[in-house]
Amino acid sequence: MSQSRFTPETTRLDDAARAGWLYYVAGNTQDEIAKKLGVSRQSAQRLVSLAVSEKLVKVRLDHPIARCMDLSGALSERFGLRVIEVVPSDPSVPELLTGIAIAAAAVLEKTLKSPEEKIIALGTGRALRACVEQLPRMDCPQHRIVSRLGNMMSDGSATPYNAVIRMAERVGARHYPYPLPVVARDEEELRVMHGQEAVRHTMELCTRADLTLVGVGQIGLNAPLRVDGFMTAEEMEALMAEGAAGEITSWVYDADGRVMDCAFNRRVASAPLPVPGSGPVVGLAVGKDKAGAIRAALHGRLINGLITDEATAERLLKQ
Amino acid sequence: MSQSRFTPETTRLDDAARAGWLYYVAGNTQDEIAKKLGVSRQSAQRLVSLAVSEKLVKVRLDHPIARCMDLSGALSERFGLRVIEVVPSDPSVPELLTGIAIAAAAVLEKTLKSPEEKIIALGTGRALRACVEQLPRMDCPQHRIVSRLGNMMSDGSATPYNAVIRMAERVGARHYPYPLPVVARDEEELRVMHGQEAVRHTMELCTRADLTLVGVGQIGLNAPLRVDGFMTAEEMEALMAEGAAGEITSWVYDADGRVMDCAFNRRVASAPLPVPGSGPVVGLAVGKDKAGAIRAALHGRLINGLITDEATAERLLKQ
DNA sequence: CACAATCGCGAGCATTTGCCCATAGCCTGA
DNA sequence: TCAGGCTATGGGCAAATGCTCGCGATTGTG
Repeated sequence: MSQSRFTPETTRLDDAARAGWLYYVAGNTQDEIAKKLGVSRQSAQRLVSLAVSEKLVKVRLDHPIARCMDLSGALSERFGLRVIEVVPSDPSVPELLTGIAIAAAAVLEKTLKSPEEKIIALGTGRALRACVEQLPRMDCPQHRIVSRLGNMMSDGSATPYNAVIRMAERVGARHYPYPLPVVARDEEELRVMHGQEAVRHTMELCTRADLTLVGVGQIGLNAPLRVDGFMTAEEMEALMAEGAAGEITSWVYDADGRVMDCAFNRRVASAPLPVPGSGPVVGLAVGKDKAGAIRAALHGRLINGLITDEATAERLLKQ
Repeated sequence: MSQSRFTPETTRLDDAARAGWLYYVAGNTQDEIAKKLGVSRQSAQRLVSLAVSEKLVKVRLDHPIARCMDLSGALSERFGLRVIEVVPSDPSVPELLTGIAIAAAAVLEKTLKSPEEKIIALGTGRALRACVEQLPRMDCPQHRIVSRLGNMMSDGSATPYNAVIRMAERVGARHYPYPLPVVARDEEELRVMHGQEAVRHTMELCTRADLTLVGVGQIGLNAPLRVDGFMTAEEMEALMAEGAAGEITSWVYDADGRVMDCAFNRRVASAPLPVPGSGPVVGLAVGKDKAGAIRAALHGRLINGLITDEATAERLLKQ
């Protein structure tokens, strides 16, 4: 049964998949798996945990937990949402992304299963990245996946949260990265960038997206924009003073969900936020700090769909 | 949306789902779950295992295991299949249905996700039943699910392997059970049965199915037909002597996959086997005993798709 | 109202699992 | 060819898990 294949990597993941299968699907103990694959118990354990850490095993929970359904209903009614998912929270790890990542992957999967061509536009960020990791491998050459913003720092280095490339390679779709930094150095540079044919085309695709999935960033000293180095602490403080409430694909908006007219936004290179009326625009966010940003975005109808967790949903509804 | 609250069953499953989520998705230990849900460690353990046994947690393995892919390719080429899935085997539990059930559920799900109306025709049997249990809850009122055969014994009692009703309630589709026994008492009774308007309509739906999923039964003393009491040991032996090789929705066929002209078949009430050219007809079967039956069915093109496991696939290819 | 059957609960214990560590094989580069 | 480092392996152990048993509560029944 245990065959030695040639490329060590493939064989190893193959064995990991097999071990994971025997463990999770067939319900063997690791001892039994070890015997069946002809390795030691410890190796079997390593294979199983490799299968988990490589995300070969995907766990999905199939029960409408009443509390989550109630919260979904309330949010949907209050903000008129086209897509809404509320997943359980783990009170001790309030920022856990796995849950919303799985839910978001399910939303993506639904669109990907369509036989007709669909355009899917993505933002960036940890949540988006986690979501893409939850997608199964598929073969969907009919779709196009397009990034709404660049993933470069202004010095040309890449941020690690690039979702588009990873997603495209997982599902086998054509993809359109956004070949620009996140923010331009100044308005002049931005004009030049936006003049490029490729950029225009990518932006145009974004406006036609059948599904848009974006992270929602808060404003503050722990904000992604600040932590990932797109903004200095001083700029951030200035924005806070001007009443900034949140940020989507780097576009900073106020508590009413209006994109602000500020120095920073004038340098943002991302595609303009989509107008309501086209495909669903789904925000992906959990966390205490993000409630204000999410509420503002919903309020201003910058997003018309939301994937979040119980704790955040409760916070959104409270006032 | 939230159905009858405060029924202990709902609450209990709800808690089980939550516990399962905290365990499998959030990665808590059962001790932590116990604290968070305010129950004892043992209760938490029970909730988690309830979530598993009630099939609330679905595990999916997302890696193309090389050996399975090789076998799929070989089978597909040899028999010209429209659908083929080979899942790993557990050598010590060769008849384990979970694996093919998951794979078959994925095939069904793909069809169910279509926004256009689809007709799905099902057989019966343990494998079909296990498959349906693996389906997630969905809301697909656009589809129709139709049974290709009755699930009644001739005395009117029901067999427990009814897949259609269960599936329809899980996915919220219209369904058409087959309101007849599996076999009629005699040809005259059969004529009367088939004269009924409802039966005609159901059979007509079967011929238009976009996807047909059936179990493949072997012939022999352990055959489903025999074990489930549709045939006496003597009838079975007579069929074996006449060269019967297998059975699909109770239609008995020979080693070349030709439906036999025999006394038993003249009493079978099931919808006639679909002709090639319409939607895929997928057989679902594992087990040493079934290899002959599967090979004959593939050979005679009674089915043009197959979901099986490694061990069975190997046996099918070994001349 | 009393009794019996059933169910859920927690204690205790055997099994299983995860992880650290020492070791042995293997590759790299001089 | 050999030293040095790196990775995979299996032993051992502590933590986590699953299971059985006896108890008490709850429900159904005569």
